[in-house]
Amino acid sequence: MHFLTGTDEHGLKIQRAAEKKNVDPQAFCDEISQTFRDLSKTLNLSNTDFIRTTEERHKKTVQHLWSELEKNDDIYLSKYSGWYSVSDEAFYSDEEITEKENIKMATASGSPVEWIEEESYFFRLSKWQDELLNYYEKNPDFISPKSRKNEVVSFVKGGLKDLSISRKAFSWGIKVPNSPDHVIYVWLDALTNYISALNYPDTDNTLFKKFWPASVHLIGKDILRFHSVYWPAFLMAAKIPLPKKIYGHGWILSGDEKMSKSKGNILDPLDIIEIYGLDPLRYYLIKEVSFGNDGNISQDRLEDCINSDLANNYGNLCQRVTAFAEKNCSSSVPDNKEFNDEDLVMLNKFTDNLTAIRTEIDNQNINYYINFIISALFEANKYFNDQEPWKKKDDKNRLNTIVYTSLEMIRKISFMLYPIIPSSIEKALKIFNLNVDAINFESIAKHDYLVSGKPIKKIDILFKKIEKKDD
RNA sequence: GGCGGGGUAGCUCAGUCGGUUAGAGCGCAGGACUCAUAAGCCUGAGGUCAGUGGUUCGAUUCCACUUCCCGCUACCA
Repeated sequence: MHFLTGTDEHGLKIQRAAEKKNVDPQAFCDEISQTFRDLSKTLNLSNTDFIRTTEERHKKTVQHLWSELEKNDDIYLSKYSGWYSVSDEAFYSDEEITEKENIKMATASGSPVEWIEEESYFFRLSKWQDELLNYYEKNPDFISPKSRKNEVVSFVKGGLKDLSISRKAFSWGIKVPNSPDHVIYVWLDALTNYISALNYPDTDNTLFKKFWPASVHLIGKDILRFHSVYWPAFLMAAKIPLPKKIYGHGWILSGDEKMSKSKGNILDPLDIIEIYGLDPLRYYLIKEVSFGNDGNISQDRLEDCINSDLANNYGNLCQRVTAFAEKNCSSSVPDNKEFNDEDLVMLNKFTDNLTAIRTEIDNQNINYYINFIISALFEANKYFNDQEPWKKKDDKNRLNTIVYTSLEMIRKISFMLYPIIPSSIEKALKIFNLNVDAINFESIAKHDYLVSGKPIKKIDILFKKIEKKDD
């Protein structure tokens, strides 16, 4: 797996912001980019690389890509005039402009625009219209989720104009090869990060060979068009294979009300993490947000999630089984010799669904994944309840099997939860004296992963319950 | 204005290629138990599946219209 993220550091917006603070743009970007790299640590992301568009490796790739497009006659020099919004990084036509109190602004975004008239290179986007439509049709999952595909298709069907891909009005960006007074357009620059991180144009290197075409570009829905229209067109023009899928995810909203600390509907992830911890937040987002749609976050629902799912269902299951094993199985993994049908129903749930789980996760159906885990948790708790091992003290074999089965359930569930709540699972695995390196997906199909006789450790409470305020 | 998505239990959402009593989680009420973070388990209350009309033996599911929300897009100007 190669999980790439990074920062786009291009453009007039940044140049001006840096000037305003009276710092060098590069220094300014260093600082901003660092906050994102810090954030990726704070959120415990597992990205394998972090690319910045100001890095040399990136610049070289972008300039090479430009040359390829030029070589294939997809770039021509012309002149552009129009209203430009710095903050939107977009041009607008006369019709898209409103004037208010002598200030001209884009009707759609309300951001101020300025008249720009300059020489510009253009990309022959119009030329790729049919091929794009054709590609969408042949690859129905290319634009996901499906609900967003139509709007892209209808946009392309509406007709594509050639795209201005260079600017002369500012200097903070990657220079056009052999035309250093031009700076390369932001989206041609930024999107290229996907292949610059894989060392394109060196297509024979291991990274590129192994990870291109990428299996998915996971992006916010607001930049879907750039990823599903412009980027594929650039790639087609440069004769580079297209990524397999563009997935536009939704946004996290804070209920109907605006964020306000006094109202208690805080939205800043850092605040939430400080109050509740990182893993509960990660869990909440995965569970409560219907992936692909916008989702709401509320403190109340987050607290419910922590208490019900994490503390009561998962945390308490770990506690009750390990505490029982400590008292009745001399703190070690008991023998598992005699599974009966009830035990096997539990354990086979994972075996039987391994393929389905993989398929769904490959389709970004995260909600299926989490729902599977939750139902397994319910069943595991019910199983332990119904089997009443505390009444089986005169039937040691049966008691042992119940405990073994329950431990295996905890183990399987924990393995599956690892991508969602990694640091909590790291703690949970101490029950079995395992570390996260032991986690492998295939083993959730096994029934005898835990070795009889190995020690079982009772662990600290994984998730403390939140005392809810009455209202 | 056009295109697309959506309006299902108090809340967040599944689902129905048309078919007997519409599902889950949370929340709420009651019960039995006690290994456990007063957790877990069982039972229950709660829905005219946005509205109207149509097709059909039968529609929440198909069609039309209406209404509300969201996204994209266009225009009036």
